[in-house]
Amino acid sequence: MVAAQDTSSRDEVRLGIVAAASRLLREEGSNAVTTRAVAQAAGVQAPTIYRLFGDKNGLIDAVAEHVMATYVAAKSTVVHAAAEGDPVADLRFGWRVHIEFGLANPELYALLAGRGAGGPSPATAAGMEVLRTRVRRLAAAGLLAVDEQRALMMIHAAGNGTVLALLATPPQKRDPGLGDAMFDAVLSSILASAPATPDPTVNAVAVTFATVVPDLPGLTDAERALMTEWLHRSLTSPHGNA
Amino acid sequence: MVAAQDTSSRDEVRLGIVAAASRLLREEGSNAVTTRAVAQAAGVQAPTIYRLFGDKNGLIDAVAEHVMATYVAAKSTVVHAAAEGDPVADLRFGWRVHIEFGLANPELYALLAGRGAGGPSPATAAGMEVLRTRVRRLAAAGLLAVDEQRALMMIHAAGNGTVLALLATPPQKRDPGLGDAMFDAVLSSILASAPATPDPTVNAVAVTFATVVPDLPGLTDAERALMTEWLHRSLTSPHGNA
DNA sequence: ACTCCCTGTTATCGGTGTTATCGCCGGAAC
DNA sequence: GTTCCGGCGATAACACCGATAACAGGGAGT
Repeated sequence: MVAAQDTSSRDEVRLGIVAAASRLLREEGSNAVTTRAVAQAAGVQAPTIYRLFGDKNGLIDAVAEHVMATYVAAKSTVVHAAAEGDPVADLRFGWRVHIEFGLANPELYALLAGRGAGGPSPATAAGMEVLRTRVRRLAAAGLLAVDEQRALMMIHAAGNGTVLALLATPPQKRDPGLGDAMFDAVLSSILASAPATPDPTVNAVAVTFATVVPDLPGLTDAERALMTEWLHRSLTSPHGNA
Repeated sequence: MVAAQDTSSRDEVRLGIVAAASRLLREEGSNAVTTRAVAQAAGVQAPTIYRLFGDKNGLIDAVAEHVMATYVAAKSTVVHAAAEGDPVADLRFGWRVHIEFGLANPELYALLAGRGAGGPSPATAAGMEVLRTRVRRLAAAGLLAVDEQRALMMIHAAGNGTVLALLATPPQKRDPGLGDAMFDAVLSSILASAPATPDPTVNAVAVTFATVVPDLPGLTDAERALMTEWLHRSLTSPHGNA
């Protein structure tokens, strides 16, 4: 057993491997993350990875934990004041951080979400755990209208699906309000007191009208296109209520 | 060029390969679906797969289309009466079929959902298309309170996330009501309480829309004014009736 | 000094997606 | 009828990949 330089050297090379792997994953895609490429990028031999992480799964688990930890650290230092707000605001904050993280690390998120079997990754389990505590606070405050477990699963499913849907869309065509819309949808079905959904008649009329714009007579194609664009912008505007 | 037996033989061996691959995928897991294993199971040589499908991605695309087609065929023959119900019931029916399909084909679903890049598979695109038509019917009936595109994405994200959340849970611990709860959550955020326009003709919708143009958010006054002017012109155009 | 245990290094195994190459056969064209 | 050619079956091969065995060296602990 080494005494003084042990942890230093071990953790140093370990962190180097994780950093190299995460950089490779972010810049070259998930297909480029191979044991040989990571070993070469980190300046170590291939079997070292197996000595330190046991498995390639262990490697990507370590990468996920590292990237996620640095991300939430950067986020929490900026806005750590939100730690002791009301439970609903905390939940919304966590939701937004989750979606931002997914959009900021597409390959890693796809890698974690695409795990068919073998259980969730440690990083995913950790995320679920912090979500569980937030939902528990909601339940303790008497704000939940449904089972705590169901609320947890609904938020998780909605968040995961939202990130995947956004990632599957080209960045220019993404709906910036989709995340908040999904959160409001789940929240209003979860919470006991409905947060006063705005009067939807104006939006409903606009949406219905959008479907008949192509059939409007007496307009040029350019006018119809412009009208459709304006309608879309108005309906997806963050102030989408009166 | 072969004339008579061409399509017969080609499609026969093609279907055999697809059937073998789908059986292998369902019974042995996605890791067992390898070109050599599929070729041996189908009684053909490995390069035949590349001659018929071009790529392994092409193979799994064909498998997805085949499995999905047989599934929806089996479902639609049993309950094809639901084809011409009200739009909301149709949407709910499609939602349930989607979730049932995902739970009935876990490996295939994980394979399709786990695609990070390269765009969605043809089968996924087809599913999105049928969902789009259903959402469009909702919008045309004046039942949507949000943008049609946003409604589409919300339903898609919620459905995908729900299936993935259920698949990640051991079958004994799954919440049987999660699917319906998620659907109700999204639906109540999507739907307008009552049809916005009782008369679905183009002119009626346009007239109703003209009354709410001043309340549209996210637009400039000039855009609102131009829209009002175009509406007036369209409604007074000689072709203004259908 | 001796013995471990860890590390670095090389070589290797089994497997995967993919492609090249070589006969071969059967319809097409003259 | 003969020749040609395009696709097909089959084998082998290529370039990787994850994972591991085997062995040399060197510092730590006794």
